[in-house]
Amino acid sequence: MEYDFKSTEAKWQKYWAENKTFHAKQAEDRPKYYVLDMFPYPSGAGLHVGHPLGYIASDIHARYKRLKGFNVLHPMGYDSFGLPAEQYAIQTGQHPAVTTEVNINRYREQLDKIGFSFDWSREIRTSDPAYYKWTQWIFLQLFDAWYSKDLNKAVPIKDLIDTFVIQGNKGVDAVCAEGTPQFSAEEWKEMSKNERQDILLNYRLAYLSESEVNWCPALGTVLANDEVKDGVSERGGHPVVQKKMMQWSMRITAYAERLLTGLDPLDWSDAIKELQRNWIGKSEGASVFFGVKDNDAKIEVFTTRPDTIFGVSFMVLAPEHKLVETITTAEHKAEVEAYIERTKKRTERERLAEVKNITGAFTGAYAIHPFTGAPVPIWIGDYVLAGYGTGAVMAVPSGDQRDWDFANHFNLPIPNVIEGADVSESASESKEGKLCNSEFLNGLPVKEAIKKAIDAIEERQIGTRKVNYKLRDAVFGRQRYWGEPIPIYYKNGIPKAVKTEHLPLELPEVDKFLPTEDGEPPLQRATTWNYDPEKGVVANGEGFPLETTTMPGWAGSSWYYLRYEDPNNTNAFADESAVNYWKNVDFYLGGSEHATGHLLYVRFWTKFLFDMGYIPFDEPAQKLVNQGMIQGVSKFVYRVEGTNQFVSKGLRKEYKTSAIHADVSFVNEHNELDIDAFKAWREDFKGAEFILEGGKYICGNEVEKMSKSKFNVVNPDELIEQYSADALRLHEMFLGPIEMHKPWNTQGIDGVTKFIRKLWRLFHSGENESFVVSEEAPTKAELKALHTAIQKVTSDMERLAFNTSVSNFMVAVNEFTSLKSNKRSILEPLTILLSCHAPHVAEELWSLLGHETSIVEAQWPEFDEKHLAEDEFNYPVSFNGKMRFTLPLSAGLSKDEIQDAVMSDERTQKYLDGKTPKKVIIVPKKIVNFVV
RNA sequence: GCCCGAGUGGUGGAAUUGGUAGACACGCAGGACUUAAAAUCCUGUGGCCAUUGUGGCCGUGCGGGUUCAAGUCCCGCCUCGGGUACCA
Repeated sequence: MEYDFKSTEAKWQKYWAENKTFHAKQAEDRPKYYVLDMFPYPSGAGLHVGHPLGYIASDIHARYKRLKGFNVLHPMGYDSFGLPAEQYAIQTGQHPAVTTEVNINRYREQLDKIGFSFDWSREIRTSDPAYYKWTQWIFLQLFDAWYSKDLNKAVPIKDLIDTFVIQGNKGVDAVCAEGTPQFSAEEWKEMSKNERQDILLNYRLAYLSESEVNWCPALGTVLANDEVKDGVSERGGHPVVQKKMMQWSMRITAYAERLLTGLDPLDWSDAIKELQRNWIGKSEGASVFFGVKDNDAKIEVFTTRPDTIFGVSFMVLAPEHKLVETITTAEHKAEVEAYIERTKKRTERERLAEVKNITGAFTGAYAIHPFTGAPVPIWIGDYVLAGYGTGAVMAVPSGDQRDWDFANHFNLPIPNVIEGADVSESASESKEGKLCNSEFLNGLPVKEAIKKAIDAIEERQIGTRKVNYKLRDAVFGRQRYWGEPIPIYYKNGIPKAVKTEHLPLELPEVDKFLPTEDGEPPLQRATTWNYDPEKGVVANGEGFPLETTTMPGWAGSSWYYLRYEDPNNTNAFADESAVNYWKNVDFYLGGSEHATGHLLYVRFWTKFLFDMGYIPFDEPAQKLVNQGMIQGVSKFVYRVEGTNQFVSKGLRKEYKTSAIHADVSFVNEHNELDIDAFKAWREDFKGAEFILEGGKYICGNEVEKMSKSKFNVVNPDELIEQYSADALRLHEMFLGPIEMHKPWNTQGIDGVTKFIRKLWRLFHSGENESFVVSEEAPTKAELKALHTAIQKVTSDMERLAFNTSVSNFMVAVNEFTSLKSNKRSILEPLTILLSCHAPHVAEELWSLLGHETSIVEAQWPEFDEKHLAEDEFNYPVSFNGKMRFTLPLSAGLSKDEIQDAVMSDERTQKYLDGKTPKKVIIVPKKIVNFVV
């Protein structure tokens, strides 16, 4: 009987669903193990073969852990708020909730066919009000919290208010906005309610402030830094400009140090940790104040090289720096203003594109060097960014290349401060060498000089030691419809929290999903978008206006792993017992593109919830694995320019051609084009003519990102239809190591398909291929093959080497086939070994073997070394490191015995050619090497 | 520029601690079975040279080095992929 995968796979998928095989329960008798995939955004295009790669790997791991006796939690859900659904809604008028529902159903259908062990009873959707109620609740916790540097944790805001009443903000060491004023208890008491709220906004972890944002006019929305690529929006590629706007932000910078140090113990790849470290961008140095000649203003700069302060020959302010206006002298005013105007017009994209183009303007003002008292000319230049550090630099052209370039361009002096450094052609950025021309720092090596310089700066009270982070607070508001409403209303312009009993604050209905005519967010269109603290949401005209921006995509995904632990709880984001039992994720798998976005935010929220005492751990995932991207192999046809003629690849050099993507489904494994299918594909190819080589049209190849627009998408459904889900699972794993990027190649899928058939035949060696299994005791050879497989596959599973485990299955099945092995004692453990990769066929075989319960209830087979014991070892014999022949010898021989045996072999004598070996290296059970 | 990763047959890849390079597959070639095809099975398959056979030389991006022994370790380059960027 041939293996009928279609009915078998459907049967077991139904069985798993009906028997709730994968429903996780809090069971204290087994250790818990939480396996999580980064949940998908359900796009309209459905899954392509790249998506399941990670899901298959994590599924194998989850199934393995289950067989090893763990109580496994392996959930799945959808990150269902997002821009594509909204864009589609804008174009078609369809409510995003409707298209999202359709897309989710399609995803679910596709996922179900692959046979995953997900606990679907825990499915979540970030756009479900029952879910985002808690996203909003966490937002309010952040709104009602501040960060105490003394306690190094987040604390409820009411503690801060209590302190203000007693002592004002003197002695309060908090992470707060720049320029927060000092006040006493008396002053606090005299403030109006509004003034107090304004002050508190400087401390809240979710706060409203005017900030420079990436405004995208085409999308009518603000984008986060990591959503802007090369000055255009990541999605859609629309231009982005800088604009000041009142925005909700998250004070993630409060957690910069903990986000950095917390990385060390995590079992994440070094690459990802390094990315996060660079993103956080800690630098240590000093903040120094420079006075301004004939002016009361002080210019604060941050420098990592305070030792080079005697090398300062000018200062540069960002054109946006607030002091520029006050210090510019009358005669330079026109020039400076013109320069500022010019900078404003340039988008970030242009500024990026013109790195080599050095520009700036002199303000006419001079700073006073804090040590020498010398006048230092103050310039403005757009290479200094307003948003980083203090927006001003003390320029040390001898020690910083950008300063050097600027000095060189404007003919400013370049004084050297490092002994022996040559600064005539470029700056000397090395931290080696000793200081010179630097008064009290002369003769000191750089590292010591830095210390001494900072001490001197602090002594003279012209600055302080300072740690600076590149990490910026995260903009949290979006001018969009399809996101979580921010649960805030405005009373006299002061933001106030919506009462938790009124959560979820549900998205209102709107007539259109576009911004309003005056550029207000789509929520402004709602007719019911006001709030009364007594009644909840009320019609416009009553109560107070609600916030109209919505949360960004990363809000819902910043805590979703916690919701899976108790997905239907209506009283809390998750019950205490659930978070205490399941804790954080043991194994998290997803793409490395989320390294600095999602993975930083989810760590931030986790630390915050930990600080507030809601969860007993402060990292979301102990182990993180990044799966590689599956690339598509695009196929090209070559059209002769100006004609409708297509020339085969080998002949294209003879013509002037342009390459055009052809759908991969028209091209076979020999790169031959199905001409009829191609002609029928598009109207303009109907009359196409073809110049063939050898009677065939050969296409070109290129590895590119798998994408609809490149016509190289391979759909998993079709492969499952043709080859089976088990074959797809095995094949995707067999392609290579999980973390590597690799081009998709359907050809090899025949190999794993044959393997499944071969496996099936091991169990069906009876007449007419009927099922037959022997109860006889296994032979030594069978046991050896079995235990070799157990040992190798177990190690593969532990190392997540799912590609080599597939090879090892093949080796085992090939071996048992040639041994004609059909013994239960062999086939049962083999079936268990395979069941994580190919669960459908394994379940079927398991039940044929007479088991009444699912194979997931089985135990992973134990490896026993005694079956591997070798009597002989086949020694490779090398001469000067070159392997010449092998010699089987008893495994128990001593070094001397081995040498004697090898020396007496006639081949040894041949290679020695009468010479006496200088040295003989013998490593028992490894190698014999003669040095001649 | 900087940071991370990778480079092995025609292809995907294997070699876990320095110890027989190319496991396992795909593809290809030849053969068996078949009226034929599919399916299945068998044989061969890194390159070059030699050959009845035994064999010889070269070979893991390139150039050096360490070592009895290097795909693996060290130094210097090249190429590709990913990330990131006027970050003071």
